[in-house]
Amino acid sequence: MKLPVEYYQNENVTDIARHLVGKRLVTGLNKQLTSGIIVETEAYSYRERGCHAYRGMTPRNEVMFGQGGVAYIYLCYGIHHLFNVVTHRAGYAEAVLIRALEPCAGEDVMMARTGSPLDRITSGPGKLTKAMGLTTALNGIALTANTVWLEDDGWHGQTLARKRIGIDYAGHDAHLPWRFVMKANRWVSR
DNA sequence: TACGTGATCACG
DNA sequence: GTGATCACGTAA
Repeated sequence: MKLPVEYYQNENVTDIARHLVGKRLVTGLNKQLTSGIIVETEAYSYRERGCHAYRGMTPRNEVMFGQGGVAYIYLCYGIHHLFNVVTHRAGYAEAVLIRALEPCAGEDVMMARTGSPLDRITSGPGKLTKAMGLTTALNGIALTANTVWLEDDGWHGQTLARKRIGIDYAGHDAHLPWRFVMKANRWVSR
Protein backbone atom coordinates (compact mmCIF):
# COMPACT_ATOMS: atom_id res chain seq x y z
CA MET A 1 0.00 0.00 0.00
CA LYS A 2 1.56 3.26 -1.19
CA LEU A 3 1.91 5.98 1.44
CA PRO A 4 -0.49 8.89 0.68
CA VAL A 5 0.72 12.48 0.47
CA GLU A 6 -0.86 13.26 3.86
CA TYR A 7 1.57 10.84 5.46
CA TYR A 8 4.45 13.17 4.62
CA GLN A 9 2.77 16.35 5.79
CA ASN A 10 2.92 15.51 9.48
CA GLU A 11 4.58 18.36 11.37
CA ASN A 12 6.86 16.13 13.43
CA VAL A 13 9.79 15.10 11.24
CA THR A 14 11.33 12.83 13.88
CA ASP A 15 8.09 10.88 14.16
CA ILE A 16 8.11 10.38 10.41
CA ALA A 17 11.77 9.38 10.39
CA ARG A 18 11.12 6.82 13.11
CA HIS A 19 8.09 5.40 11.35
CA LEU A 20 9.74 5.21 7.94
CA VAL A 21 11.92 2.44 9.35
CA GLY A 22 10.26 -0.76 8.15
CA LYS A 23 8.56 0.88 5.17
CA ARG A 24 9.47 -0.16 1.61
CA LEU A 25 11.19 2.14 -0.88
CA VAL A 26 10.42 1.28 -4.51
CA THR A 27 11.72 2.62 -7.83
CA GLY A 28 10.37 1.70 -11.25
CA LEU A 29 12.90 3.36 -13.53
CA ASN A 30 13.26 2.13 -17.12
CA LYS A 31 10.69 -0.59 -16.36
CA GLN A 32 13.10 -2.10 -13.85
CA LEU A 33 11.54 -2.59 -10.45
CA THR A 34 13.83 -2.35 -7.45
CA SER A 35 12.84 -2.13 -3.81
CA GLY A 36 14.14 -2.42 -0.29
CA ILE A 37 12.95 -2.16 3.28
CA ILE A 38 14.16 1.01 4.96
CA VAL A 39 16.34 0.10 7.93
CA GLU A 40 18.00 3.44 8.73
CA THR A 41 16.86 7.10 8.51
CA GLU A 42 17.82 10.55 9.78
CA ALA A 43 15.58 13.56 10.43
CA TYR A 44 16.56 17.11 9.43
CA SER A 45 14.81 20.39 10.24
CA TYR A 46 15.34 24.05 9.37
CA ARG A 47 15.34 24.59 13.15
CA GLU A 48 18.75 22.94 13.68
CA ARG A 49 22.24 23.39 12.34
CA GLY A 50 22.65 19.97 10.76
CA CYS A 51 20.10 20.85 8.09
CA HIS A 52 20.83 22.36 4.67
CA ALA A 53 17.84 24.66 5.25
CA TYR A 54 19.13 26.10 8.54
CA ARG A 55 20.51 29.19 6.80
CA GLY A 56 17.53 29.70 4.52
CA MET A 57 16.55 28.78 1.00
CA THR A 58 19.12 28.32 -1.77
CA PRO A 59 18.78 26.83 -5.26
CA ARG A 60 19.95 23.46 -3.94
CA ASN A 61 17.54 23.10 -1.01
CA GLU A 62 14.51 24.78 -2.59
CA VAL A 63 12.33 21.66 -2.72
CA MET A 64 12.68 21.23 1.03
CA PHE A 65 10.70 24.44 1.43
CA GLY A 66 7.79 23.12 -0.61
CA GLN A 67 5.12 20.81 0.71
CA GLY A 68 5.89 17.31 1.97
CA GLY A 69 5.68 14.26 -0.26
CA VAL A 70 8.44 14.94 -2.77
CA ALA A 71 12.05 13.79 -3.09
CA TYR A 72 15.02 16.00 -2.18
CA ILE A 73 18.08 14.57 -3.91
CA TYR A 74 21.44 16.32 -3.91
CA LEU A 75 25.04 15.52 -4.71
CA CYS A 76 27.32 15.00 -1.73
CA TYR A 77 31.13 15.17 -1.83
CA GLY A 78 30.94 15.50 -5.59
CA ILE A 79 30.15 11.80 -5.98
CA HIS A 80 27.20 10.52 -4.00
CA HIS A 81 23.54 11.23 -4.70
CA LEU A 82 21.66 11.34 -1.37
CA PHE A 83 17.92 10.68 -1.22
CA ASN A 84 15.59 12.46 1.20
CA VAL A 85 11.83 12.53 1.70
CA VAL A 86 10.50 16.08 2.16
CA THR A 87 8.01 16.41 5.03
CA HIS A 88 5.73 19.01 6.69
CA ARG A 89 3.81 21.80 4.99
CA ALA A 90 5.17 24.35 2.54
CA GLY A 91 7.39 26.88 4.28
CA TYR A 92 8.64 24.41 6.91
CA ALA A 93 11.79 22.88 5.47
CA GLU A 94 12.16 19.40 6.88
CA ALA A 95 13.22 16.07 5.41
CA VAL A 96 14.16 12.49 6.20
CA LEU A 97 17.39 11.09 4.78
CA ILE A 98 17.14 7.43 3.81
CA ARG A 99 20.45 5.88 4.91
CA ALA A 100 20.14 2.13 4.38
CA LEU A 101 17.89 -0.54 2.90
CA GLU A 102 17.46 -4.27 3.10
CA PRO A 103 17.14 -5.36 -0.55
CA CYS A 104 13.72 -6.73 -1.32
CA ALA A 105 13.31 -7.03 -5.10
CA GLY A 106 15.40 -6.43 -8.20
CA GLU A 107 18.69 -7.42 -6.60
CA ASP A 108 20.12 -8.35 -10.00
CA VAL A 109 19.40 -4.86 -11.30
CA MET A 110 20.98 -3.31 -8.20
CA MET A 111 24.15 -5.31 -8.64
CA ALA A 112 24.31 -4.38 -12.32
CA ARG A 113 23.96 -0.68 -11.44
CA THR A 114 26.62 -0.74 -8.75
CA GLY A 115 28.99 -3.48 -9.89
CA SER A 116 29.22 -4.58 -6.28
CA PRO A 117 28.18 -7.76 -4.45
CA LEU A 118 24.72 -7.78 -2.88
CA ASP A 119 25.85 -7.47 0.70
CA ARG A 120 27.38 -4.04 0.17
CA ILE A 121 25.10 -2.18 -2.23
CA THR A 122 22.44 -0.65 0.01
CA SER A 123 24.10 -0.28 3.43
CA GLY A 124 24.78 3.45 3.18
CA PRO A 125 23.05 6.60 1.87
CA GLY A 126 25.32 7.05 -1.15
CA LYS A 127 25.34 3.38 -2.07
CA LEU A 128 21.59 2.80 -1.96
CA THR A 129 20.85 5.63 -4.39
CA LYS A 130 23.16 4.08 -6.93
CA ALA A 131 21.54 0.66 -6.45
CA MET A 132 18.03 2.13 -6.75
CA GLY A 133 18.86 4.38 -9.73
CA LEU A 134 18.15 7.60 -7.81
CA THR A 135 19.99 10.68 -9.07
CA THR A 136 19.64 14.45 -8.83
CA ALA A 137 17.67 14.27 -12.09
CA LEU A 138 14.77 13.11 -9.90
CA ASN A 139 15.04 15.98 -7.42
CA GLY A 140 11.56 17.27 -6.56
CA ILE A 141 9.66 14.29 -7.96
CA ALA A 142 6.35 13.48 -6.25
CA LEU A 143 6.37 10.30 -4.18
CA THR A 144 2.74 9.70 -5.07
CA ALA A 145 3.64 9.00 -8.72
CA ASN A 146 4.85 5.69 -10.15
CA THR A 147 8.57 6.39 -10.45
CA VAL A 148 9.72 6.54 -6.82
CA TRP A 149 7.44 5.81 -3.89
CA LEU A 150 7.15 4.33 -0.40
CA GLU A 151 4.85 1.55 0.74
CA ASP A 152 3.65 0.29 4.09
CA ASP A 153 4.97 -3.25 4.35
CA GLY A 154 3.21 -4.07 7.59
CA TRP A 155 6.46 -4.28 9.51
CA HIS A 156 6.34 -3.53 13.18
CA GLY A 157 9.34 -4.13 15.33
CA GLN A 158 11.84 -2.31 17.47
CA THR A 159 13.44 0.92 16.22
CA LEU A 160 16.35 2.53 18.04
CA ALA A 161 17.29 6.24 18.18
CA ARG A 162 20.95 7.24 17.76
CA LYS A 163 23.07 10.30 17.03
CA ARG A 164 23.20 11.37 13.40
CA ILE A 165 26.33 10.67 11.38
CA GLY A 166 28.68 13.01 9.53
CA ILE A 167 27.44 16.37 10.81
CA ASP A 168 30.13 17.36 13.31
CA TYR A 169 29.89 20.91 11.94
CA ALA A 170 26.42 21.20 13.55
CA GLY A 171 27.77 21.79 17.06
CA HIS A 172 25.44 20.64 19.83
CA ASP A 173 22.79 19.72 17.27
CA ALA A 174 25.08 16.90 16.14
CA HIS A 175 24.13 15.12 19.36
CA LEU A 176 20.38 15.07 18.71
CA PRO A 177 19.11 11.45 18.65
CA TRP A 178 17.55 11.91 15.23
CA ARG A 179 18.96 8.82 13.53
CA PHE A 180 16.68 5.79 13.58
CA VAL A 181 17.76 2.23 12.96
CA MET A 182 15.97 -1.10 12.81
CA LYS A 183 17.18 -3.14 15.76
CA ALA A 184 19.61 -5.94 14.93
CA ASN A 185 19.41 -5.50 11.17
CA ARG A 186 22.63 -6.27 9.32
CA TRP A 187 22.01 -3.75 6.53
CA VAL A 188 22.38 -0.72 8.81
CA SER A 189 25.38 1.39 7.72
CA ARG A 190 28.83 1.03 9.33
C1' DT B 1 42.99 7.40 9.85
C1' DA B 2 43.37 9.87 5.19
C1' DC B 3 41.67 11.61 0.94
C1' DG B 4 39.25 11.76 -3.71
C1' DT B 5 35.60 14.47 -5.68
C1' DG B 6 33.02 18.49 -7.87
C1' DA B 7 28.72 21.11 -6.91
C1' DT B 8 27.45 24.66 -3.95
C1' DC B 9 27.53 28.91 -1.43
C1' DA B 10 29.19 33.16 0.67
C1' DC B 11 32.37 36.27 -0.38
C1' DG B 12 33.81 40.22 -3.32
C1' DG C 1 35.61 34.73 -10.20
C1' DT C 2 37.54 32.16 -5.97
C1' DG C 3 38.13 29.20 -2.09
C1' DA C 4 36.32 26.57 1.78
C1' DT C 5 33.23 23.23 2.63
C1' DC C 6 30.74 18.86 2.54
C1' DA C 7 24.06 14.61 5.48
C1' DC C 8 30.20 9.58 1.82
C1' DG C 9 32.88 5.44 0.69
C1' DT C 10 37.00 3.01 0.32
C1' DA C 11 41.38 1.65 1.27
C1' DA C 12 44.73 0.71 4.90
